[in-house]
Amino acid sequence: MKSLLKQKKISETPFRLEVLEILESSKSAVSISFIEENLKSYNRITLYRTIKTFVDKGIIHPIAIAGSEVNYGLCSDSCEDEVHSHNHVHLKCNECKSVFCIETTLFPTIDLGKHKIESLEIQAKGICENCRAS
Amino acid sequence: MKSLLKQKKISETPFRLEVLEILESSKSAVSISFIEENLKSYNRITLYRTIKTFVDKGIIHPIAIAGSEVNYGLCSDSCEDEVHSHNHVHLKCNECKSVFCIETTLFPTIDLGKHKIESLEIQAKGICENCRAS
DNA sequence: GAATTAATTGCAACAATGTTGCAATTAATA
DNA sequence: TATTAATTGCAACATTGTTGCAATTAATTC
Repeated sequence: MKSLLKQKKISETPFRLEVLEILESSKSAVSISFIEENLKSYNRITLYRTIKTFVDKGIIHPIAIAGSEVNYGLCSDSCEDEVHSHNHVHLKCNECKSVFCIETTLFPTIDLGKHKIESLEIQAKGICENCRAS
Repeated sequence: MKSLLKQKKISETPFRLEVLEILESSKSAVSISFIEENLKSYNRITLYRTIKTFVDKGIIHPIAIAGSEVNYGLCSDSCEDEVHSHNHVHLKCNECKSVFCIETTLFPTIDLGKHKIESLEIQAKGICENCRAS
């Protein structure tokens, strides 16, 4: 079983593995500043380049929500290089502020008349499972 | 009939009126850089403050789409101060790169299990009516 | 309509975020 | 293990967004 980085045909470096580790161990999507805070030794420039490479290779995808930093979540298998497929919902919790990628089986279709739709992304705001329980 | 700015209880200044004019004359949502380019005399600092005021007062709402600048669109009547209601779709045209707010009558509901949803926003990418026609 | 009050503007200075060229280093390949 | 190709990190810069404060302008009161 090849490692994710080798699968994606990019060099396996300690820095990239550490970033990946942070992404994998977080249940929610994470911001660049979160990654910075959790890196042992961090270099801003290398981090920006790492994020860019990961996005380009389909390892992570950016989630933009107005008023929040951009967050990055690991892509599911359906994402290929540079073509991110997003048949899931992004939920931002109004309480803990975390952003989650949630798979849904039933993805709605909408009609925009004469406009042609090529992809859809749903952004929800609300209270996440965790925060509701506590 | 009170002007929009007076309705929203903020001072009517030439600068604000000019920004409003740009927003109203554009069919799509616009970015800060677009506004800058179209202002006769522009001051970055004042523009940032104007945008912030307009968002806070429910005159415009920000639209964040990953990989694009944030765009601002005029709010419909359903937006109140600081509480933007978004039962419309944001469409980014892959060709002309414009971002449109489109009202839809049929707004879908989705089920996120144990997560509680408080608001939904749909972001579509595709080809807008104009670009399809030409 | 002039005087007062309150809000807005713009400068200077700064803070945060993101980018590029290039030499040194490290990983992959032969 | 030697070679090649990719990655890293420094220095320097570019862009984007923010804050305090004095001057100006708009709204309000008389």
